[in-house]
Amino acid sequence: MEYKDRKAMPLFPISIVSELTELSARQIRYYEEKSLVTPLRSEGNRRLYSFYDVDRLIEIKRLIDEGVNLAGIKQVLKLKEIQIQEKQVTEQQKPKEQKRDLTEKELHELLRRELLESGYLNNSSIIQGELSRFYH
DNA sequence: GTTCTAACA
DNA sequence: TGTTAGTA
Repeated sequence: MEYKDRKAMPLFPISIVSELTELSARQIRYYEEKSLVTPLRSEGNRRLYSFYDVDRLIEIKRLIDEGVNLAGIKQVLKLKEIQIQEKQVTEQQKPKEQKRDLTEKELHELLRRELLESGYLNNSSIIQGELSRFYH
């Protein structure tokens, strides 16, 4: 048999991931240390990343470029996982029902709510740059 | 040759 | 973060 999710298969060494994400190996390892990504290891203790991990790192790269620090990125990634979970639950309960992605407006509202809960307005350490796009 | 950890700048 | 040292 194969892996449940092909996107979760441990396939790439850090060098490939570095090229795919345009992040240095140093950065990729550092983000792992901060629990932003958790690649599996080979027998020789080599890190092996999945498509899922690569997508996550690309998302992290994008947020870093926008000036969001690690704490803020964690919040966003957490929201993304919640969305994935809810999506899976919805598919199980209503397998025949037509699926629908969240609208941009709903996504912004979700992000705004979560960021407010984290108290980012009173904690400048979470935001390094502009985040106005999250609460338009 | 590549990757890993730890450490220094 | 970049880079280097000593390994596996």
